[in-house]
Amino acid sequence: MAISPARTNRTTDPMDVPDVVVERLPLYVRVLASFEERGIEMVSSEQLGSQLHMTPAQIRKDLSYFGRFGKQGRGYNVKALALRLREILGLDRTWNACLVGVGRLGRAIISYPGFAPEGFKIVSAFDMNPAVVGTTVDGISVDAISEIKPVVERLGIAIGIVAVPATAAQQVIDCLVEAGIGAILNYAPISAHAPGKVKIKNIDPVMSLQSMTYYLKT
Amino acid sequence: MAISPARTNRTTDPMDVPDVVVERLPLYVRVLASFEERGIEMVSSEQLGSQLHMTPAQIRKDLSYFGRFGKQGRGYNVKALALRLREILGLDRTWNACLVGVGRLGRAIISYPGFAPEGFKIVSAFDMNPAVVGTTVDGISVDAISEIKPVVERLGIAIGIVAVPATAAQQVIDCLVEAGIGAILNYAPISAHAPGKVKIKNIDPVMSLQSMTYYLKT
DNA sequence: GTTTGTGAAGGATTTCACAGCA
DNA sequence: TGCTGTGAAATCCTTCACAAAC
Repeated sequence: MAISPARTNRTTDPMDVPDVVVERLPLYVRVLASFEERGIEMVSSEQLGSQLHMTPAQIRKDLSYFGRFGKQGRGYNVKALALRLREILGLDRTWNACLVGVGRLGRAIISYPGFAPEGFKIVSAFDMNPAVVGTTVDGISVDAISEIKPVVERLGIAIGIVAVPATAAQQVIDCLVEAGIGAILNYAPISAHAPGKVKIKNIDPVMSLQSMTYYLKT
Repeated sequence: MAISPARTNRTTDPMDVPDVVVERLPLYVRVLASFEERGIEMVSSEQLGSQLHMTPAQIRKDLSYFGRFGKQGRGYNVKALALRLREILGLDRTWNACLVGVGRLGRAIISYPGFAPEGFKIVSAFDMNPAVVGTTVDGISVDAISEIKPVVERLGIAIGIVAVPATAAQQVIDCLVEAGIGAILNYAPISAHAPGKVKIKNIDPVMSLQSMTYYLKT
């Protein structure tokens, strides 16, 4: 009876957290950061929910997959919760990424200033076009596609960003998977699929528009 | 007994179609287009499903919200189904859009060649910076934010694309809603909310990366 | 034989509602 | 009192499985 009746700490379990929950965590991290900036120390699920347009119950349930971070009657400590969620998401470190496809879009992605402050560093770029290979874009040298595997291994790159034309995208994705990449951010207008354990997210503004027009028809 | 026992044609009903279903329709449109290009006339839910990595049942169920488009034993007519889905989504016309925020990202969006072929035309741009107002970017003249409402009304703009810094985004979104915009594509790194019937989609590459890192921790 | 369209079953996610703690 | 954490209920979404149609 000396053993605590508390359930095992979920934080250490590899427990199956629904994907939808994981996808909401960055939202919480972001809103917590904004509370932190305003110097607020404690926050309730009610306050988080009104900020995010979600029910407080959902926030509490989501957090409960990872541990018990709140105090009854008081809420959550902003700084502590933000720190903990960052740890859980693996945001307490820097991640190396590579870009494939150095066209117009690819160049915009390399120059995008939003990645670095969040710990995502594009350290390498690849392209098929021999006229581009060997050049440097924003300090990143462009290599041939055939170099993907050795470079990914040498630089410890875990994330691939795909910005090639639709016709080349699946090939490039297969190539990245083969190289041992763990996550892919795909900007090509195909709903790409990555085999095995590799995570993939598609960013497709045209598809976003195409579903919204459904609700637009006067 | 003269009345057909068939249920009312859902196509004409304002029936409540789940959002998840609407979001998948553009996927179907796209894959049907690729079958069409290859000259294939009929296609089964099985074939569509293997192409899209979805179960055939889900595709059939999704389509059944809008009507009965298939023939037993044969499948779907590629051309006819594509046409019908485009109609349902409102893609059988052109949509005018405006861009708010003509910084680096905004310029990339204006120059992005993927919108026009799908019927989305950026016809107007706005910015807060007086140094940018009055200039022309890729043939689009940049107006002051205060001009949003009159311009949106005059040009019949239904879609707003937001590419301003996070701090200004919610203000801009409110302004677009006030101007009578029906759908918003938000590139600012906030999880924005639009009041009332206005649809909004957030495009946030950093958040996409931040949830994928959860699965990356070795 | 093949494949659709769809009720019913099953699974996943969200919300409810309240015991328990500060 | 105020708010969390969480089983149970409710809702939403996907898959099954089969009659009907070709």
